[in-house]
Amino acid sequence: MDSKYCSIGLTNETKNGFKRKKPTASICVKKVKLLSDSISNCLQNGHEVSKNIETHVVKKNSDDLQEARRKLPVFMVRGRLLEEIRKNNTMIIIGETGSGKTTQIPQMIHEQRLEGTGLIVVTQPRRVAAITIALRVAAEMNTEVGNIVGYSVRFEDVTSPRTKVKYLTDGMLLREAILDPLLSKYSVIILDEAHERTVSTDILFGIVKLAQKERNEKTINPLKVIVMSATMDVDTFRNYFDSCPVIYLEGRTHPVTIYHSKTKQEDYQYAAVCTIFQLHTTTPADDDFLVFLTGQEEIEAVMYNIKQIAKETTGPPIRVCPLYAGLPPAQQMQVWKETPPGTRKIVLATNIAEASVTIPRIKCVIDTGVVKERSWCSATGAERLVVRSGSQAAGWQRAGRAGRTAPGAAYRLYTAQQFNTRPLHPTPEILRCPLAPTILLLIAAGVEPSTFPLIDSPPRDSVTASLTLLKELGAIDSVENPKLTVLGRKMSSFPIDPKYSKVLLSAPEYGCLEEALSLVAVLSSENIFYTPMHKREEALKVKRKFISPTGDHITLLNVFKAFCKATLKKQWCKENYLNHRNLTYAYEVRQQLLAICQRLNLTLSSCGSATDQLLKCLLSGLFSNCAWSRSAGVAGGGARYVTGAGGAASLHPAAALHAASPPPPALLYTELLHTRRTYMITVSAIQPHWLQQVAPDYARRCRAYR
DNA sequence: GAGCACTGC
Repeated sequence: MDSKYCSIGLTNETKNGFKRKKPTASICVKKVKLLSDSISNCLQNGHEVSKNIETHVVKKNSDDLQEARRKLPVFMVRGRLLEEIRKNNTMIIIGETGSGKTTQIPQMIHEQRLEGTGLIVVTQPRRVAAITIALRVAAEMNTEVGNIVGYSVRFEDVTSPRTKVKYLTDGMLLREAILDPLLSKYSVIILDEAHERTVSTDILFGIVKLAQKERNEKTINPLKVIVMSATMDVDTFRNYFDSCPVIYLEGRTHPVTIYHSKTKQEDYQYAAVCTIFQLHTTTPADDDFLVFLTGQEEIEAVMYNIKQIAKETTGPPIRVCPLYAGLPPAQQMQVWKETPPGTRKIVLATNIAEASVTIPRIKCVIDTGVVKERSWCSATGAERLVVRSGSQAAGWQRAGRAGRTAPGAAYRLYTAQQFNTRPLHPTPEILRCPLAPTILLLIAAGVEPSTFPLIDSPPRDSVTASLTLLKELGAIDSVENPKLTVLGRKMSSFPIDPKYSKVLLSAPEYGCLEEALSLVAVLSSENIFYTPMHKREEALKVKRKFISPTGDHITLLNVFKAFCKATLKKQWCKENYLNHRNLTYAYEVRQQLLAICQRLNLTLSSCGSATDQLLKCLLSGLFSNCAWSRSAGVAGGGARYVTGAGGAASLHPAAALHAASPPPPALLYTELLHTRRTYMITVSAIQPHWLQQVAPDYARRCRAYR
């Protein structure tokens, strides 16, 4: 280990925090019961459950909790750790799973009152984590959540004037930074799970760095910054934070033995099925398997294969559980149900099982080594979904899922040599996503985008494309030296894509704010339709009653309106093949957006059945998402279109207008997705001359393509 | 006539 790093904790070979040493050696991953059983359940089941167990947790006898605390590795090095925190204003703490860093370090700081008159905040990339960790810490401190310990996530702020330790999502702290870029309420900011490199944490790194500097210069209360992470690219982080000290904490996990494929696998799905059955016949029936695959379709295919082969194979009975984010909650729950003794559980999961949820009792991980990744092309505005090789970090993370409860094994369906040539870390999200929302946020927080310190800077073209869009939306006054306009300031107060906040701010002009709020809420949420493979025909038949001849946007509005009117919503959703969770979420988003509109004194109005008004209003934000027909006379799905950026695109077969004949001359789409072809998703027909009326500047720029 | 990995405000 490099001598410039100090180390705290027990000594052994995993001290330096990297588990990438020997490809076939066992790695040290282990589980400390950070959370009581009820809380772990709620981690898995999501937020709804966490509310229900709150009382139970707070009342739990705190003796057990104190006992568990004292056993955590971080507790044993408490004195030295506090000394380092006292001495340094910025530091990096590398703590492996089970070190107790997230729950204990904020408490230790508070016990010593190192935060002074300010607050200690801890960011998390996921809301469920922010909530459950706050509950846990409140229980350990023998207080109710919302008192000394609180949390703040979207739609829910459980804090009070007495709160000194606050857990929140990184996105939430970022929104706070717009109103107060110096984050002056806080004296200690802990950025946890930094290795995940979400756009929000990457931006927060820069925000806290600038805040720290400015607070120093103005001699207002100093800011301590602690960056916490599991294994990560320490040198990159350390360079970024001006060579600050790095401290390593021991983790406590069970060893996981890694096996690599001896030869390259041509077909990882096939290899996965083979490996499953090889292990099935050679391992005890009570050992559960976790298989990492890329998506729903693949999971369904492998599940089918397993069931077919299982019929002709001897061996213990098998229960196969699919797990991906789009699966209805009730089916997701199957994963946590215990199987009868002598039955093997095989979980087929996407990346959701890599960090977001934890499945207990997994003994064997089968890692196909591939991930499905979304990326964005600034030139065409299209997003791409590609299956590609994962990083080494992802490989270790996946393997670690086998060592949560007991020693385990991980089978990699790629060679050790293939593993070693993979990138150490995944591409940070900020290099893969549209930048307009982030750039608007930065400008609103008073930051100069061109000099803002980022660990990884996106390509210049990408930044320029986003600045150009913001200029055309009217959010900033120039691309070269961007300053927020009055409209831009208003746009930045909405927690949504600036294209959509422009739609809401234009809505009073078109007399359709009621409808715009509903539509934007739905567009800002996940898919509201639930189409199970085996009942597709029926689902499509039921959908027909909502379909509008103008296209998908008004169809979505019709569904949302009907949902609001329905009395037994859950039942109604089931009957209509709709996703209750996502519709409820959209409903909550609408409430939040409405409150912001009221604060901005926007006139609430309805366009009734004059849906043209709503579509024109939508065009005021989505003008760059137009496409024009290039195939007069060709019927329906065969129609070819060309987008504003000049690329060819087709209507997605799931679009309401897919079969329209003749094909509409002009379209407005929500998303451009490149898979086998470039498809427009969520599409409505518009009048070609609307663009000239609604967004004349853009229309001029784009005329060449028409 | 195809299919959407995962978070978050």
